[in-house]
Amino acid sequence: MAVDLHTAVAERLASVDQRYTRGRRALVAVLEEATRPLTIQEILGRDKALAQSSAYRNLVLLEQSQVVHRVVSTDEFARYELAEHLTDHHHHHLICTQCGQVADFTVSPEVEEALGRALGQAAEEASFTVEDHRLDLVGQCRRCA
Amino acid sequence: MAVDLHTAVAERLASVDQRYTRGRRALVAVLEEATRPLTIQEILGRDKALAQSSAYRNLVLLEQSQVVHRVVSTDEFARYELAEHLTDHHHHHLICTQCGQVADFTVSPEVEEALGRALGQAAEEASFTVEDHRLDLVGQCRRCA
DNA sequence: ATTTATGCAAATCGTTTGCAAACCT
DNA sequence: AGGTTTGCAAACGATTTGCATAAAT
Repeated sequence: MAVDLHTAVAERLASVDQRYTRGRRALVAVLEEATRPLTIQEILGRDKALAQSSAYRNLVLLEQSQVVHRVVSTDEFARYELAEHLTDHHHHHLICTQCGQVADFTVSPEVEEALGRALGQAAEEASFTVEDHRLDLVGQCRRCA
Repeated sequence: MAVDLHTAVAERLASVDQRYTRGRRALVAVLEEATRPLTIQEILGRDKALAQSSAYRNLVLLEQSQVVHRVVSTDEFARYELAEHLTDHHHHHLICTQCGQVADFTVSPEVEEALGRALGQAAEEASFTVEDHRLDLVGQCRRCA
């Protein structure tokens, strides 16, 4: 959590000449409450004032502005969460192949560091510019197992 | 490569009471030639005898039979590759956010091992049954950077 | 011979888009 | 006022499905 999430988001949007409108604020508020990445339908269900088309449009814009992060699961639904630099919570995902639900988990700083070194080297060898890494576990959640 | 890929696939399909038909053989042959995960359109383009609907149906079946593996990128296209137990080639993916293309890379056995331990522990804490892990780098490929 | 797979065309469904009205500055 | 955003409804497009025919065992 930044000192104030909405202030941080407003600043980021302003820096790319985008307004922080009511609808965008509402999306950020819903994601702030969530403890895991949410599908569009879940987001719409949590704030009935949100129009579907505007939600889609604004999530694209918020993703481009690096305010939110789109998480790809194994099902057909896109999921969104707040970008890590806004939550100070580096984490990974447990992705259930049965229900598609995504939960968060973390690994120790030592493993993260070793991983970062290994990935940096691999990327360099492939002339690949890394923006992010995905370390996800795919399997079955407690309820589906 | 197993001694013979097609024999291994046929055995696996037989074990789940599925036939190894011409169309399924053709899909496996296309993926055998590929050096990276292919989209359905790429697969269809490489063997003009493949019908789209049958390719979709058979890829679902081959995925359920663990013959192929579906790779999720950041774009809207599903990608497929042969399952690792058929190729003996454990690897990860470089996913380009610009063009969606997916390339393969590997990390050292030491890192893999450390990773495996850390992931196993995290999964246990969350009562999550791991089937697979995804360690992907997301960014820009050489051509798009 | 009977069950299963194929391929065409139509349907499905998450997502995107056109456009007129509402909003912001 | 001038440019943006919104929300409805229609369009889009990757994937799925119904059904009659062909293939496999």
